[in-house]
Amino acid sequence: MNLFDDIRALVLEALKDMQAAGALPGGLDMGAVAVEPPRDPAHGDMATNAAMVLARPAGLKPRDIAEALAARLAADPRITSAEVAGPGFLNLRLAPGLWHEVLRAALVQGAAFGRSDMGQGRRVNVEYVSANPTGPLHVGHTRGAVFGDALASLLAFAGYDVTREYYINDGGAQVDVLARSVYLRYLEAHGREVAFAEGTYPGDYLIEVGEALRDKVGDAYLDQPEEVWLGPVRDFATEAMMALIREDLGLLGVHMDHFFSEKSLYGTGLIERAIDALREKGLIYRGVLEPPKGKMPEDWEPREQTLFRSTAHGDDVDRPIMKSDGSWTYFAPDIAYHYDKIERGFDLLIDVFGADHGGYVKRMKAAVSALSDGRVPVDIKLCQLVRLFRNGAPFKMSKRAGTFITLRDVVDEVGPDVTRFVMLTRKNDAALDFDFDKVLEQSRENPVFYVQYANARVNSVLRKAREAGIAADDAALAAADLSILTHEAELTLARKIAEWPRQVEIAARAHEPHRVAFYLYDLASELHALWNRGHDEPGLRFLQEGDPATSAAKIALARAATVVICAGLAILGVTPVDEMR
RNA sequence: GCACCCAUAGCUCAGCUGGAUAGAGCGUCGCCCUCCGAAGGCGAAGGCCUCAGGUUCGAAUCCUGAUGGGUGCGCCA
Repeated sequence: MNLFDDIRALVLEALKDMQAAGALPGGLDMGAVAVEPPRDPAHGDMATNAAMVLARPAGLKPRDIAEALAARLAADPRITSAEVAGPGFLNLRLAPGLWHEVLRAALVQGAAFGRSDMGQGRRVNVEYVSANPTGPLHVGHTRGAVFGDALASLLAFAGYDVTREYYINDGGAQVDVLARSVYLRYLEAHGREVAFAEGTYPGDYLIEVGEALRDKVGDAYLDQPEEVWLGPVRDFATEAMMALIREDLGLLGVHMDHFFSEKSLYGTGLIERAIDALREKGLIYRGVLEPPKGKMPEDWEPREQTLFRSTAHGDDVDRPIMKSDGSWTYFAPDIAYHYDKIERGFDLLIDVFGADHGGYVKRMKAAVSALSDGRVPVDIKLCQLVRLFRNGAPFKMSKRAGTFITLRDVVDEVGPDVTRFVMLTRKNDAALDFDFDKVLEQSRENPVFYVQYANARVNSVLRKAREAGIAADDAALAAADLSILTHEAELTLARKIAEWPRQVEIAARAHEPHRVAFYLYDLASELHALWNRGHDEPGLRFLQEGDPATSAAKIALARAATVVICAGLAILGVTPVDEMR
């Protein structure tokens, strides 16, 4: 249940009554009428801006509308007070019973509490990671992986039909480089001396791939020209790299629904078909691009190319889709890939890119806009850099110095849960500082710990309750008489819990999973605050010795908080811990 | 030169897509553990939301411009 929606419906009903009674003109757009928690809790439980947004179209004074609305709302048993404030806000106080209903709903619905039908089952494709299959995933990929995965979960929770997808860049020159590098390792596995020239991948992770290749084909490729082995070695190596990447993702708990191969677009007419679709719209032409001003490439010379008129869809310059030698640029298969997504019937596309792909956003949006005639929105989320720290001191990654940090390094050291949570404690378009020591600290400044600790504390209460003979399963707690929860400190926590369904929608609408992480921290804060007050005021402790009825109600409140914490952590892909060690 | 992102307390960052007196953690200062829930708690100080205009009942939020920082800019993906 979403209490804010319920109250908004109540407000809209009252407004409609006012229209029927002639107190408000008809035909008003109610879309801007919002019901929100007031910034200052002293103002009440909820506030609506209805009078202010309707004043102008209705040709009335905000305060007059607010007064009339207040009078009607105050008549409802759910509203205990309705006061006009400031420029025309209407502050509402709700009957305590409503908060109790929210707690009960959380206990009854469990992990489903807060689910929304906002997405209406619309199909959304979330493409993320999509790292080149040339090596293990590093920290930058890790952030994209966590972000995309949490966003996908968030949208699913908000009622979308979500597909998680990975685009394998296995069609370009970089996989030839990979193949040659693996070939060198293959020679090495046969005891040959090799040198890794400029433009090959010297990473150790290819040693075993070379050995595996030797085990598979024996000496068949020794002293053979490239034409013989390049194709098969490329396939073999790409497959090995994708296996490695899947394994890396698995360490983080990331599982894709679909891997889409760039290579599958070549030689199948799919690229040509996508380009033809653009050509039919008059968006493909031969032309010469201007050199970028102020940063002239040294070897620049004017050259006629096949171009996509992306400027017709908001880009700054038209983009080449074909190289001067007649082969496709990387952009062409990407267009075809997105065309494929459109044809698969998705209502919304989301691409998660690294910050270094920022310059790619406009042309991709232009392509999708052109191919779908503007019908399919595409949101491209850029994840900014991750800066690594140890003991507060930054350190640079360097392949040569052996300080290159992979996803596996991070997960091995701090675990998947901490990795995921920390990566989501910053919005995607801000740089993220990741300190290996701080993320493991057990203190209030570490949100991971703080949230987990809240859950652990409640679990400890539940254990003690059971020892004391109190039925503490969710069903029993939901059946408890919650009306004794009237203390302001308790209602404050209940209010925070009631915000969950609303926060889900806000985060899902903005495509911003970090909001969930911040909300969970706030929620944990409220729980800890109540717990701490119990230190000085025994009446606020969850367990009331010799009073099972009161205990059950208070435990129900605490448990409802962790129901939400667990639901939120599930969206972030973090496993709740029941006990701190 | 152009495009995109960022700019909020001393520091690190939130800020519900335009709402009321802008919040949190850290740091600082002041109180609180013989014991009953302290891997802490309570409270205080701390702000020209980078700057200048504009939009309107109302702007940290939207628009324009400026300044400072980051990223990228045809035949790499």
